[in-house]
Amino acid sequence: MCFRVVCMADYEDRCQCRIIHEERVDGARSKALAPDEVGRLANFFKALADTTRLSIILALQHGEMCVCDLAAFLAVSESAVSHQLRLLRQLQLVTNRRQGPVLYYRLVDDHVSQVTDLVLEHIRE
Amino acid sequence: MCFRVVCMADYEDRCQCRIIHEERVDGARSKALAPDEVGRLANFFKALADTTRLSIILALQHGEMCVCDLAAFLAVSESAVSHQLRLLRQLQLVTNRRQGPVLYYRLVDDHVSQVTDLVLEHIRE
DNA sequence: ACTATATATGAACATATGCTCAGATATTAA
DNA sequence: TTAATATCTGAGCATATGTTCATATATAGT
Repeated sequence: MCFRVVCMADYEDRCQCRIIHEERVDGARSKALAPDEVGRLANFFKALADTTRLSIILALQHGEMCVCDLAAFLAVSESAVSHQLRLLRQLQLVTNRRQGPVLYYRLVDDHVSQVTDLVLEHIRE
Repeated sequence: MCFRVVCMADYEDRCQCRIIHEERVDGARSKALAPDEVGRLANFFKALADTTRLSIILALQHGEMCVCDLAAFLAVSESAVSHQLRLLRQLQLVTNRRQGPVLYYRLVDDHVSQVTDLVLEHIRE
């Protein structure tokens, strides 16, 4: 039932890995997303994988908030919030508007909320 | 415009944090999910936040696969795959069926796929 | 200009995470 | 029962990650 095959040279010539169902592996490869896309997908999930950042996202779903309000809400330092907001900004998930010295952060669009809602349904069932 | 308030005693009496918009902070608190739910949400996202685990999930969307096929597909060791599969099992995202010595892994349901599809749309737009 | 407020940022540090390696377990065949 | 296959698991290790602390920047008021 099982047999050994050497990996295709164009894959990884250092690995002599076992493959039981070559056709499944080939099928998975042919249907696989581009590595670049997998990376961007993972980065999106990384943004939500930390309770501080996730709580920021969830809080902003109810309206914009400034850094120190978020810090108070989350009970963490403003510096920590600021660092995480930068990450979320770089990922284009949040943006801000300045009013005097205060920066009000908000979600860029409702895509993230759609995702959190969907997962929340899954969690709760 | 700005004023200082001391945090509510029941929140964190050690922190004398600044709050600009007390009503927004209170609003966020009243609408906030239970910490337990936030944690479970974050754990779900953590599962997809690593390219190895994400690739496993994406591969299994096209049908069940065994450990060594996944390892060949991902070009990582079988041990690494096995460790990650355990995590995904604990999170109830994947399950397996044994056929002789071979364990075939599959997704428990299509919730994860709905999520990855949704995020993929977001990524691609 | 000087001060205070609001936020940002870099470095350091402690913890979390993912992989490797060695060895354990489970199943099958001889 | 012995050997081989397929997978699992714990410990160790290197890297990634999140927070803190000190400091820098930006804006507003005096």
